[in-house]
Amino acid sequence: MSPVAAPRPRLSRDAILDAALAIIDDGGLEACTMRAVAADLGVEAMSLYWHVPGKEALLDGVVQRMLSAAPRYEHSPEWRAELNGIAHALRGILLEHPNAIPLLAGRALGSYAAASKAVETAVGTLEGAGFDRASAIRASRTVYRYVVGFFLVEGSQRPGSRPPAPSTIPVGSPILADVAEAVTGEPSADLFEYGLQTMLDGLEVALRPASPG
Amino acid sequence: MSPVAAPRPRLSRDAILDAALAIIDDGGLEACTMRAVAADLGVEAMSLYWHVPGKEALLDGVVQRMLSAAPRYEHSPEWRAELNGIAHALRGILLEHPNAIPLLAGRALGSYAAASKAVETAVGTLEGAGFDRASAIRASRTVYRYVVGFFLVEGSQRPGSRPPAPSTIPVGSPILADVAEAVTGEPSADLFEYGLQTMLDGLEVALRPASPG
DNA sequence: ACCTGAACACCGTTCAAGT
DNA sequence: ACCTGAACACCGTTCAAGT
Repeated sequence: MSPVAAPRPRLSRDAILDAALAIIDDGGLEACTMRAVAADLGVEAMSLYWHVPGKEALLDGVVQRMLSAAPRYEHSPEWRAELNGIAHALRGILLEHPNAIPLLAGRALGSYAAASKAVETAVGTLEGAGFDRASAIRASRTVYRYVVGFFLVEGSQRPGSRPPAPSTIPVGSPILADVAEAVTGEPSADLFEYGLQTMLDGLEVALRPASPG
Repeated sequence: MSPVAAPRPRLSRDAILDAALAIIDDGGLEACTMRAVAADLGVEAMSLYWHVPGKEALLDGVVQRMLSAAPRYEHSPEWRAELNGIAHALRGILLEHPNAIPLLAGRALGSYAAASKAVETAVGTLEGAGFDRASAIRASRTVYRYVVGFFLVEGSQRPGSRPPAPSTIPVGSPILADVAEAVTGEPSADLFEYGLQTMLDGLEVALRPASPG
């Protein structure tokens, strides 16, 4: 009887989170309003409140969903290669949703839980290499924090962020001139890589305290 | 003639930034509205726009002001002690304004400029120890990012953040149980220290590539 | 030059009401 | 059980107007 109007699939928590993440991906964080998410689902804003307690909870859910993507990397029995792979896989996930990265600030627990599968294998690999349990956990947490922290500092580098504004970088010395050039010139990927390898070098030291010289 | 009513000191950009930071310090970020800042200065909200282009610019200024506090630490000719001191000094500044920390996300350039004095001496010390200019700069930036990134992930840990919510940490394995315990139990300061020392260990490796075994 | 009043176009959220 | 309409108490910001 009724025309073949789309039978509008039931509203659900997951559908809401997906819609929100999609909006953030291509409109930025401030485009993600309750009204916008609802509109994308062909529904009124207040309908969302039946499935989600409020906006903050909705954003928690978005982070969960974002980090629940299975990190893809080739496993290795070698702890350094394994941690390296996990770090890059996590980096890849973040880079798929640059606009959502600021949401990770202060949401460490939830996000850690989401990445727990990777954490578990990381800790296991580290233990196999000679780290005790506590050290393996600290090392994993440290690498995780390094990656997420790096991109939180980086920011989404979206249109909003204005260029280096010469006045804010007072170049009074040759050193600061070089620093300013590095900040604006050196690719972020290189700095990420340098920091990650330095961190892994440090872990190696912890593992083999001092090679007898 | 007029009673000794406070002669209300001229409104100024600095006064506005100080008021905003104070509000953030003891009311959190969401307490810092244009209207609230203005009210604290005995003025109407729209008066602020004469001294500041808009809210985003106001927050930029708050970050500048926060990081312009001179980092206090005892200098050392030894590069590791020097970097260690700078990192802890920066940490100290951040901990004085925990509610403002999220503002640092994506504002790397401005904040870097504010810390430039410390950066300059850090780079100098590293060069003196044998790092070439480019490596010294990368090392400094990496330590800076580590500190700021660490606390961005950490969050302000304010009342808003709910407890670990057992359901979000699926404890399916003994490893994950220990991870969960570490996340909730290990003091943040210890993890910060572990990560920092690991980073510095890594830099040491870069300096003396391989001690001949 | 500096500050104000009133208004605009938004927010997130509540609450009674519909089906 | 699920969705809606109308309303509330806020935002940041514009703009003409005051002094």
